[in-house]
Amino acid sequence: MRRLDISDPDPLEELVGGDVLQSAAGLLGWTLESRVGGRRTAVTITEVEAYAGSEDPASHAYRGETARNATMFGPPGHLYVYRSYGIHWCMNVVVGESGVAHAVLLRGGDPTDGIDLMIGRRGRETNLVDGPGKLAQALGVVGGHDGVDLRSGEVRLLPGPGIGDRIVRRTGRIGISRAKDRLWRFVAVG
DNA sequence: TACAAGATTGTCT
DNA sequence: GACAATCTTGTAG
Repeated sequence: MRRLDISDPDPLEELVGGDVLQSAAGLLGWTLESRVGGRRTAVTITEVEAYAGSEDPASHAYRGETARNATMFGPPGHLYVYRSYGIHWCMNVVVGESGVAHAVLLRGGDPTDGIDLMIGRRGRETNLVDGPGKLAQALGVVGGHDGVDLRSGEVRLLPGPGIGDRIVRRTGRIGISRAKDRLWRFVAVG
């Protein structure tokens, strides 16, 4: 007799299915892989921030759904890409249940693959992925990647090497003016 | 219709 | 440490 195989659940499903703070902390140490243009680049995620939709004055989704943030209101496990300051692209992982618009901003990582390609895209050899706009640029992520499925799309999340013996530091979020008191930024340091 | 602010970054002083 | 680049969104008139 056959049964549905649930003994090996999708680890991404588990990661993005629950609380936004747990998802944010849990994303540290995962591998973010891009195959834009048929060439592979990858980083290990080391810095993220949580944004909690309608409960969070600092979230793009605080005032409800718009054309820009529609992806956040969709199912978890997808990529929300937005334009920052009219210049840069930034990436979020949609988490939680559909409709709640919870998301985790990917702010930085450690380059692991395709470093030469990242250098080419960034036009410099240092500070390749130490900021949300830089991370998107290094991986070749643009507005057209808004909404891609992180299990099967050009950009994917894979269980990574983890953060080793580094410590997770919790701080206030960067660059916002509202809800600064929430310690929703998670960084792997050490 | 106009305008200010924004989940940023690179350059210049 | 200060500031320009650049455009979408929200709010005011």
